[in-house]
Amino acid sequence: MARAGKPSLDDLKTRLRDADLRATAPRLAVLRFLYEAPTPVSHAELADKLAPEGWDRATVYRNLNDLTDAGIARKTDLGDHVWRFELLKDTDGSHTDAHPHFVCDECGEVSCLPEGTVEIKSTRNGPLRLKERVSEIQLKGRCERCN
Amino acid sequence: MARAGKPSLDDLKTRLRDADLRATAPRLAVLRFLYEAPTPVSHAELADKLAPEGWDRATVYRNLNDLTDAGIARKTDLGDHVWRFELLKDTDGSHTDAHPHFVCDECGEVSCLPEGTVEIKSTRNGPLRLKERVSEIQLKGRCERCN
DNA sequence: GTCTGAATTGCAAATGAGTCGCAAGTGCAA
DNA sequence: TTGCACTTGCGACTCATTTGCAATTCAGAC
Ligand SMILES: [Mn+2]
Ligand SMILES: [Mn+2]
Ligand SMILES: [Zn+2]
Ligand SMILES: [Zn+2]
Repeated sequence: MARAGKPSLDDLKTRLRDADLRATAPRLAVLRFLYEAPTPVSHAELADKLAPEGWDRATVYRNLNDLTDAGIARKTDLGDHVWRFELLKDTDGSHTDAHPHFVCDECGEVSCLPEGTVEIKSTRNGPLRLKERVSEIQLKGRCERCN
Repeated sequence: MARAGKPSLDDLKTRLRDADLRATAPRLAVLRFLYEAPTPVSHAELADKLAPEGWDRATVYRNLNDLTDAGIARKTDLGDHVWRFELLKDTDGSHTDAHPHFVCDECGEVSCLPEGTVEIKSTRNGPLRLKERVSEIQLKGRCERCN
């Protein structure tokens, strides 16, 4: 959530290569965009923002999926049928981790909540307690503005 | 979650008419199906189950949306990019209410959790506290079976 | 019970997000 | 530098959902 200072081009290249991905221009553009996004970004958003720079829609999409497969980003549907991508924690722990998300039913705004905002009552529930099996928490409702 | 005994045909008709919807055959079939489903149902599931009875996909779909617009059902995407529908609480309070859902990343199984399983720490957060603004809670992870 | 206008249906065509195939271009390790 | 696997661009394609429209069916008024 807290985002470290903007990464240098070399930081970006390194992160890609560490994941066995080539550091191509469109790939770097996508990755940079994710680094700078404060909340998960949809494919459409990405494609629109990057279109002026000339990158193809399919390429952007493939890259988003590549980053996801490589464990650099995470692909989620926050409940509104739109895929959104966000960076995963960096090797050095400097990026996004497992925090809950909130999506506004009305305006679609997505926000990241601090970890710990939501507590799962650990009812015994099989070998592993529920809490231990949950990897993602999503809330929906009206945001402050739309309320 | 707890489902009252199966509703009579008249119960169904009444519920539709109370919502200013005509009680047509395909509509009743859809509504009945929702009453009997233990967890949210996807359109595909619905359409497949009702196809043998001869109802058109588009009709099933429109009905699902009509029920949703009328406040009888709720349409959610549990995080897997599939729309699912479930009945909303009946006028007499006998049906589904606001409980959290859990979806398995692995097998896609959806389960309804008891209310109260998830607690939202009510940090002050605008005029209304977060807790008051949340209308839906979704968890994702591995179900017991897939764990 | 009939009648009538509005809601609903069925079926086919349209939409749109997301994917894929493939020939041309590029990163990178040797 | 070179070679080749990895990527890109672009068009074609898929598949879920939506829409247009004429035909049909409700529901409420005679
Ligand atoms: Mn986030
Ligand atoms: Mn439920
Ligand atoms: Zn909002
Ligand atoms: Zn499972």
